[in-house]
Amino acid sequence: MSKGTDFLNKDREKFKIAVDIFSSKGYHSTTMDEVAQAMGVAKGTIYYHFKNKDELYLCTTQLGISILEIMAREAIGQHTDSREKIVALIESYLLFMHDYAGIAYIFLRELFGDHNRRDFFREATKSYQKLIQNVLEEGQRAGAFAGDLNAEICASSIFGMIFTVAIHYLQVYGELSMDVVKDNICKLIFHGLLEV
Amino acid sequence: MSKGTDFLNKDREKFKIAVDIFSSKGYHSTTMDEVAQAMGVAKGTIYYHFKNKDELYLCTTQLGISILEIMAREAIGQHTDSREKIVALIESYLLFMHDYAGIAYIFLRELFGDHNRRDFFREATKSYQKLIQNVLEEGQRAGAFAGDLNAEICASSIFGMIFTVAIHYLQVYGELSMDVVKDNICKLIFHGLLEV
Amino acid sequence: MSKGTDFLNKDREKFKIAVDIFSSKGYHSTTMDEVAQAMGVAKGTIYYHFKNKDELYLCTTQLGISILEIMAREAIGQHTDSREKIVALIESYLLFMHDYAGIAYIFLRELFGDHNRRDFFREATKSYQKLIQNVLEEGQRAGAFAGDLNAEICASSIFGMIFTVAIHYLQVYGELSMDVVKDNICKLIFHGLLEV
Amino acid sequence: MSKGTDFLNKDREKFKIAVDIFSSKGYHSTTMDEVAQAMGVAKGTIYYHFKNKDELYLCTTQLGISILEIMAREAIGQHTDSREKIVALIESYLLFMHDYAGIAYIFLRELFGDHNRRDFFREATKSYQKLIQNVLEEGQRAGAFAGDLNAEICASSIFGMIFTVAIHYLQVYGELSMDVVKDNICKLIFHGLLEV
DNA sequence: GATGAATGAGGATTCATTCAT
DNA sequence: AATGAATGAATCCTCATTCAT
Repeated sequence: MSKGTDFLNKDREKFKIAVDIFSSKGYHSTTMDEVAQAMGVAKGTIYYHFKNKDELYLCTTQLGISILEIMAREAIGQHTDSREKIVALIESYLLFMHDYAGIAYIFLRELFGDHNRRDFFREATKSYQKLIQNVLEEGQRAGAFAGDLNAEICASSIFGMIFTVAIHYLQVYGELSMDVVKDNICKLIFHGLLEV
Repeated sequence: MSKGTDFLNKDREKFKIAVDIFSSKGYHSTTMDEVAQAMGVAKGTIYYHFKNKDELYLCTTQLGISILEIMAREAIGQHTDSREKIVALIESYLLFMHDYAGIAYIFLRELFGDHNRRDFFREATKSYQKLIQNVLEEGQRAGAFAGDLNAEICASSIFGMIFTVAIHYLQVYGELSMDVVKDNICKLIFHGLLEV
Repeated sequence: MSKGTDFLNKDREKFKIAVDIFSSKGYHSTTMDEVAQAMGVAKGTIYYHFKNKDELYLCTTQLGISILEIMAREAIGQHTDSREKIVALIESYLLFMHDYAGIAYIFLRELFGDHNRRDFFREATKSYQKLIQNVLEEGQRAGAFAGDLNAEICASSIFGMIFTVAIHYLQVYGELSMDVVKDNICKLIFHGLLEV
Repeated sequence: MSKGTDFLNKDREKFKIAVDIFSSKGYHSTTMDEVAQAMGVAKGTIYYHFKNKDELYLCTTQLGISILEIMAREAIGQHTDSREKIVALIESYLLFMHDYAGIAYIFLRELFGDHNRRDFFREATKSYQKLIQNVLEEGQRAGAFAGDLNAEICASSIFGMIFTVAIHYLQVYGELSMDVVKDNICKLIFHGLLEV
């Protein structure tokens, strides 16, 4: 944990401020002056804690992502059944989107972003998709999920599906009616589109 | 169609160059000097055709998006069966991702981007999701798809699913093995995860 | 008479357009594009008639100034009495300000302007001040005007006085009520401030 | 008082440099690079203190104008007799022209300048003309000055007269022989042209 | 630890001018 | 005679970063 992460961890208010600004204005359009002013400190103070703008951005995002990771692991940990684990994962992702929409925006933006920071965010994504993938493979071995599905592709599909729906809802309706969204995603994921 | 769109339409080579640079370096890290040099024209020439950097970016993206729209509509138009339409849509999206990965990157990046251009891209997204949604509702009325599914949520899910998987593949394997991806997505979408 | 002056002389509409734009926006803030568009010709056409922007500006102003010169000489020519000549001069200046306010603005602006074109306008001014000065000296020799006044200083004073008042009126009241202004200026010039 | 005015006030040397450059080259032909170099600071430093070139220009001029205002008020304050006040005003204006010719040039140039800054300078002018006007009206009430003169027109006349003569002298003779100029202007203003 | 004035490299934009048609 | 697309030098302005206090 770097000096900067420490700074943000101790003062969660400043963390939220950083997330807010970066998520609403984007990395480049956010100036260090703005961040400093919003945090109520001098610009020099930020440079005392962070090597440069990039480190501030990365530390901020990293802290946000670690929250998502913890939420997801806790959700899975409370269940033994593969299907229930998937439901819990979906719930935790939606909850995260609800509580930390700013981080989620930053995260997705960078995932599809330019070369500069893509690798960093790709690694983070991989570990979540791997989390889903593990549950899927576990379920396939247990005979719960169709064995002929490619777990990697499905994990990626589910990941993209959830984030996209959640953001669609946030953008269109302003807020996330989680139950409706969750129910529909579960139905689609478990049973597919086709009428039986 | 603005003066700038005209310029890019007549010279598709320049359009591709703009897409390439913007998608690989991002809006802010791309300089007008670079674009001009890559296009083989003077900087002033770009400013003769586009009001500013933003207009160049938007015109470029708009042209790319219109290509996706045409591909999707053509794909749907060749089928009458709802299920086949969905397959065709998936195929056309994957094909687009393959041929115009740059545009796809820009598109997704901005969809989750900051306030400045989000509205513009949100509008574009809505029209595609609507395209999927229409097919879904048609299928539901015809009894092909489960009637209790919320078509809007499912359309958004499918949209996110396809793009995410496609980009995941492009990033992990460098290229898109479309058949494998398509088969798996179709299975997931039509039958769900559960073993019957 | 240069090629450009010819062009403006033949088409007085274009002359007025040039004066309007230059006077309201100033030399630097006026672009050749604007001039061309306002004149209803292509930019190249202007460069066909004028060597460059400076020549266009100078030709335009020169034409305007020659009008003032003609007006002043005609005014003086109609009188033999020195005092009446002064009145006629004042009238003609005010009339010019009224009819060609744009040119007047340009003229004064450049008179106090930067080095670039000052010499050109200073020469023009000198010739008018000289016109006044001649009338003053003539009047002094005839015993009409106080002999101990420095004619050069007085000529300059009268020149500045008239222009300033006229512009003051144009700016404050939107238009020039010439009679009131003329009467007061005449009184002041002929009798001074002091109550007799 | 803005941040920028403060900066110029504390360092009068830099103020003079700004005045010098702007007055000799004009607003548009003066580059920020030149100003920065002449002041011996980096370009960024100027932008740290002034929002943009326009603010630098306006702050510079404003400071200059406030000097003129102070000089004029002090001059008037030392006298009770209306006629002596007028003489003192003329003296103070000529002194200002002598010491701050650069500001005077800028001032007059903008007074007759384009739309952009005219309002700003017009306001400043109004207050000086008002100063003169007040003295004139006071004198008229006291019976010292002719009661049938329009004080507003006369104030404007006197204002324009002084500036024009002063500049005429500066331009023609390179320097201002104040006594000669003052004497002549006083004679003209108080007694008029006519031989009694 | 904290500050904020100063820096200067970097990049967007403007616009007078040219020239092939 | 007239055109207008193309040019690129010139300039304004931004902002991450430094450092003396």
